Amino acid sequence: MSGTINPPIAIRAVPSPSVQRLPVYLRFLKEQRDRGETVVSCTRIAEEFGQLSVQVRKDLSITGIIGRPKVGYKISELIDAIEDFLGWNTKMSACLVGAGSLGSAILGYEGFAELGLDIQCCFDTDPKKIGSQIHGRPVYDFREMGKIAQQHRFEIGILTVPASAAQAVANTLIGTGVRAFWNYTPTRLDLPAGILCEEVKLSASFALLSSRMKSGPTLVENDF
Amino acid sequence: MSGTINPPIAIRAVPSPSVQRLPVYLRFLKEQRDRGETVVSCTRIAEEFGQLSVQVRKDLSITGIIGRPKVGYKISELIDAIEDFLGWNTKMSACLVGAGSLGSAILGYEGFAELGLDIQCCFDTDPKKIGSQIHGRPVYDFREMGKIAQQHRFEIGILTVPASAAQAVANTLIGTGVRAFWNYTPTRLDLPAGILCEEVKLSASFALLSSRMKSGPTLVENDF
DNA sequence: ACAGTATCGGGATTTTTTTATCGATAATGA
DNA sequence: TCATTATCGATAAAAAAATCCCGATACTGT
Repeated sequence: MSGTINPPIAIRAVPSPSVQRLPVYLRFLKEQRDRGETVVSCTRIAEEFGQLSVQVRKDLSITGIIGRPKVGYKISELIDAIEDFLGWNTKMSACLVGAGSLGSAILGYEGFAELGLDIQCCFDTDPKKIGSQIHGRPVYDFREMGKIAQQHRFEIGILTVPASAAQAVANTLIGTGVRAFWNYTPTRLDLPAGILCEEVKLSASFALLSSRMKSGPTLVENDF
Repeated sequence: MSGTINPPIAIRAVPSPSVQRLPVYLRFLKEQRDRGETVVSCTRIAEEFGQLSVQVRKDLSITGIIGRPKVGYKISELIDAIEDFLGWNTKMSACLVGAGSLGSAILGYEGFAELGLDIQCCFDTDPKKIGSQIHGRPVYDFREMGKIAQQHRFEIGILTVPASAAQAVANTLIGTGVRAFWNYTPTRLDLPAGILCEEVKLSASFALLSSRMKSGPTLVENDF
C-alpha cells in the first residue's frame, strides 16, 4: 500500500446548529412518547417548531436514524438515536465549582440528570456553606478540590466561580483528569489541546434580544 | 417620480453571529479602558480571543464605528458604538416571573445591569416568598402580576417559571404591554407578530459539549 | 391490484457566514 | 522628505448552513 496519498475522505463535519437543535426535538419526542404515540414524522416535528421539515430531517439524519417513507420514525428508536449521538445515555460525572446563586440554581435543576450529567458535589470557599448540602450535593472546601477531584476522577467541571478565578480552577481540575468544562463565567480559558470547553454566554443571548428590540417591532422575525 | 420601481435596496441583514460576539468584545474593551488604554486594534482583539482580525473588524463594522489605519479604534468611541448598537445604554425595564433557584440566580447577577437590563421586581406563587425581597427586588404575588405589570409597563419579561406555565404568563404579560421575552423555560411560545422572544437553551450548549466529548479528544477543536 | 399521496433520502441550489486579498491611509523612522 | 509598515475598509472567494427539488418507498383507499 505504499504510494497511496493521504486519503481524500470527505469527513463530513457534523454541523453545530443541528447538534444544538437535537435537544429540542428530544424533549418533544419524549412528550409524544409519554402520550402513547409510537411514530412521528419530520413534518409533524417541523410544524411543532415552526421549521421546515427538510431541516428537521437533516438534523435527525446526523444521528444515523433511518425512517420509513409515508410513516416517519419510530419514536423510541429516535429517542435512543439522539441520546446515543449526544452521549446522554451514559452518565458523565461532574463537579461544580462556585456554589453562589448561579451554582445553586444549576445544582437545583433536575433536568440536567436527563442529559446524563451527574453532578456529584461542589466546591466553595465560604465556610458557612462548606460541610452542608445544596440540593442534595455535598459542598466541599475549595482548598481540597485538587485532592477530592483526584479521587473522584470527574470528567466535567462546571465553572460558576468569579471570572478572575476561572483559569486557576480549570488548571487544577485538568491536573486531576477533567477533560471538559462547562463554563458559565465570561472568561476565555487557555486550555491545552484535547481539553474541551463550552461557554454559556447569557449576554450573547440578551444581545440578540435587545438589538432586535431596538430595530423596531415591524421588521423583526422570530427565529427558531 | 412616478414609474419608479420598488427600490432594489440591498438591506444587508445584520449577521446574528456578529451580534452575539459583540458582548465579548465589549467586556474586553471595558477592561482595557479601565487599565488606561485609549486605542485598540482589531489585531489586538483578535489575538485576545484567538480569532482572525478580519472577523473582528467585520463584527465591529456593524455598529457603524470607523477606525484609523495604523492606529485602530478609540476605545471610548467603540464602547459607545457597541452599547448603542445593542441598546445597552438605555435602561429597559423588566420583570422576572418565577423566583425559584434560577430566577434568584438571575436576580443576583449584577452583571445584567451593564446590559441595560433593569429588573424591577419578580412574581411568584410561594406565600413564603411573597412580600419578601430577593437580591433587593420585591417579590409580588403572582396573582397580581397582571395588575402590577399594567402599572409598571415593563418592556421585557424574564421567564423562569415551570415550562407548563410559560405560555399563560406570556399571554398575560403581552396584555400589559410587554414586547419581548427572555425565556429560560424549554417551551416554544406562541406569540403574536411583533413580540420578540429569545430562548436560553442550556441543553443546546451542553449538547455541543457532550457530543464532542463522545467523538474523542483528538479530532476536536475549541471554537470561539 | 392499482392509483394517489405523504414521507424519506440524496443531491443541487441558494443563502449566510467566514476567510482571503488588496488598495488606501496614517504613523514611524531613516 | 520619503520609504516602510500596521492597520483599516471594501471586495472577492471559500466554507458552512439552510432550502429546494426529485426519485423512491410504503401506506391508503378505491
